[in-house]
Amino acid sequence: MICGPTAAGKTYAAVWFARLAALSVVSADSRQIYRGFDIGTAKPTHREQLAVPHFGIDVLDPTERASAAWWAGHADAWIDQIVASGRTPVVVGGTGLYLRALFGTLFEEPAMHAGDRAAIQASLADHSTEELRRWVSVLDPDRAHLGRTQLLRAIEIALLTGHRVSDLHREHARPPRRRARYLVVDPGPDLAIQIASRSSFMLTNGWLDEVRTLMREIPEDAPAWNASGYRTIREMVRGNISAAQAEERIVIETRQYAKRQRTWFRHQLAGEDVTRANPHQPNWEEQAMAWWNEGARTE
RNA sequence: GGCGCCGUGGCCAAGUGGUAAGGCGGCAGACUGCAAAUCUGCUAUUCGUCGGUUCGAUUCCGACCGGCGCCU
Repeated sequence: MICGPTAAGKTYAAVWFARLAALSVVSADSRQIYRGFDIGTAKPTHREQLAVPHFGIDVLDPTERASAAWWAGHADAWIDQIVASGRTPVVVGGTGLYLRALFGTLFEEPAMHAGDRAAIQASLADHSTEELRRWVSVLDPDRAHLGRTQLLRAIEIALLTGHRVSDLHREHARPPRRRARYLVVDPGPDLAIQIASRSSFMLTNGWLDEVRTLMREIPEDAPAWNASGYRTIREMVRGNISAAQAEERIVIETRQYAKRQRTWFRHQLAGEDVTRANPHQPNWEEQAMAWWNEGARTE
């Protein structure tokens, strides 16, 4: 498992390891799953995908909604497939929740009628987050401090199953599907510089054209649009903001996202088998090799 | 040179004679089926500088410095 914040060079790291063994990459990235959203999501290039087989990229239509459990189910199958082909699976990515769904304890969701779910979500859509929070503080107080997404989930579960999500988490936790050793790749303070240059590169290498095309083909409210930068580019294409404003905005969005990833990997991975390495440090190769060799002994 | 307007934290910006709203950014955190999402906390002992009036000034007065505009 290789993870780290955006623009940290995870793909680079994966390709680096590929020279050590025949491996295949499973992308744990909630945005690279969408077809057509290529440049802004920094999908591995064709060259990279030829060098190392990739799974989990371009597997969903932009209008389809993914979920951590959905992804974990597929990832589980991809890993079986990779192992059967005699290669070593390396999960690479930045979507913390997906990693948890695969390597951690996602709970066993009770059966819920899809129509009922949709009806509840629709009826909840107009209520303010504050209001939802008040409801959850009664229905499931342990979850009331979380964000809107989590509040909606808590209400949905409570209404449809009569249980608190927090209880289900405890009582219906299912064992992890897989075990992993983590290599957290993080260039430290240099990350901000990398984010700036990566944003600039994307903007001058077809991102705008990609968005123009997507705007013609993909509904405005499709889940795939929910990727940092894309809405901003859309505003730029519409002429609401200047190119300079867009670029500044994108750099900030990306930095903020990378910061959230760092927080996640710092705290949510606590207790796991984690090695941290900086690809810019001179001892990067030693650290990487040590991580790799340790795996060879234990697996 | 004269007249007018303005000068509040990294940026934008409210404000009042009684002791500094808000937004952005930044930092820290949360996170179990929308996660590149969603949400929480913290972030100016101080209002261009120096004086004056006042019990008390960021708020009133004066000078100076800086910016903008107009006039000559």
